[in-house]
Amino acid sequence: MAFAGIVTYSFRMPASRPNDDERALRPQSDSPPALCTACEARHRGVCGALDGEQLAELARASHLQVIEEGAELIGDAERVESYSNVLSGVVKLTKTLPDGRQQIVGLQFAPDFLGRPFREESTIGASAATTVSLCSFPKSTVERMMREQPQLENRLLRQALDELDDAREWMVTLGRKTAAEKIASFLLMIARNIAPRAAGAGETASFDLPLTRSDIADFLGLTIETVSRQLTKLRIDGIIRIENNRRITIENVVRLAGRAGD
Amino acid sequence: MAFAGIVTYSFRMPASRPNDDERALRPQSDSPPALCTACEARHRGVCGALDGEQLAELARASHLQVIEEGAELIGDAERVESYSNVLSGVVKLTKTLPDGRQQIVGLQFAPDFLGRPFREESTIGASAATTVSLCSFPKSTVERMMREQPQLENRLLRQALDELDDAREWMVTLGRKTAAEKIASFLLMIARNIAPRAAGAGETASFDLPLTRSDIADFLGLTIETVSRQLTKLRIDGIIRIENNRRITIENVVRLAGRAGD
DNA sequence: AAACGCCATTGATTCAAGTCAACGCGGCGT
DNA sequence: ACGCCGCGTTGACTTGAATCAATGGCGTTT
Repeated sequence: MAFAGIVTYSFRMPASRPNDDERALRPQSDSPPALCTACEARHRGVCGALDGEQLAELARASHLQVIEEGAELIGDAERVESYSNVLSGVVKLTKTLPDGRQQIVGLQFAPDFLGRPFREESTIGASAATTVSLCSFPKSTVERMMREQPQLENRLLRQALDELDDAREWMVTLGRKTAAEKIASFLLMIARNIAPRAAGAGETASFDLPLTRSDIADFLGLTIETVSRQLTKLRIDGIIRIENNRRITIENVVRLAGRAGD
Repeated sequence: MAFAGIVTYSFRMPASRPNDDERALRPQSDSPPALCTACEARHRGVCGALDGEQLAELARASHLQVIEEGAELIGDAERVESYSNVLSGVVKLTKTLPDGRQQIVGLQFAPDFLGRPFREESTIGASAATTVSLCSFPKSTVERMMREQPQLENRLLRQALDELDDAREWMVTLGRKTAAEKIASFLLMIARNIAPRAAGAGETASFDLPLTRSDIADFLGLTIETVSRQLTKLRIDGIIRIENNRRITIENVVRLAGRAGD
């Protein structure tokens, strides 16, 4: 695996002095480790399926990683030895044709679970769209817990079904929407994931795009030129404001939704 | 639900005389019901997760349905009261935009499981691409068994992950392949599902397309004219033979694969 | 501060696939 | 036998997005 740009903090690593994190992960009776209590994955993610003792055990085997923008997490057709929870940032899942054409087939936000159970090597690549922090576990530990705790498998099933719904939603976008509709749909999807409050109710929403123009093109099956042109069109029509390349403000969520084709 | 064109054989239905099927489903000790023993779903499908007693119980609650080509199984945003195994035929999963544009987001072959656990109403439509036979169960029975038998949830997870892999594979096709590559990929996928032997090893493979030109277009994000033209091109190039509208012979599987873009 | 690289935008032109239209073929009802 | 209808094919033309090419910020290096 290309570990370029990946900083790893192992909680099992012998530290010069026991730091706060280290202590936070030690199991006390069967209450959850302090670090996990504050973790999104503990509540909305797969760790919610575990009891205090299991959580402590998993936490002991886990380590945090901070991955910088652009770094590859999993190569295509690579043997994968660990699973992770996304704690922050955005991970892009990609597929590449032999001649280099690329398609982003999914985006993962906190607290999504990253990994493909029941398959030795992955059929997709994963890389950090933004700086990403992960809580990673050895494959074997997670797989043993899946057998011991059916609730965990239930969570994974729920996430897999949600991802399947998402993937099928994007199949419609890829297959049947125009470039303009694709861009509108994309902005709405990002807004809903990054700034859910604003995107749901409010008229305006402001956020940083987690993807470059090139990534957006690879996600929507377009070229960067078309992405750029459609964004300027939305800007000229007063639907979005482009603060700078990355920062976008949706001036009118309802009008944007009207251009998404559904 | 639109039951037009759906013939239902209930195994709980009081028959004028106990027929073979009826007797086959009665539980004897804990050996599997005779009907299930011969069923593909018993071996490769989700029923493989159940023991003899559970299988007998599920079989008692099940009923067979034969659905004719074109009939709708599940409407979009419809409340779904049952799950099914596909025993034969092909089910198409569709999504439709408000203005009528349609995208087929998946195809299900025997012995796939049909249904979306953990969600009250479906977000996709399902209809019979060919004549389809289903083994259907009440939602509640399956959901209880999922709780009692984690193996069942494991099977569903595996199928969901496989479907997710398929969906992502098609996202690449929809987003990044040319019309010619889309058609080649489609023919290969169908061949692998319908005539796996021939498609894998042999040089030629022969099968009936389970979809109309219009369905193929909706699956690949193309128009029927483009589908027709690309098929003609493959025929002129001697890669396929079009026996009649439905029946296709792949003259050279390797050459076809060479045109699929991957 | 000049030079470079990277990312994004904008304009001019091309082309793959869509649209519109005509026609062919086979099954079905009258 | 006839006309009709649904499905598929083929041809002529149009168009939306890709391609090719030039230019503009902006941060980093020298």
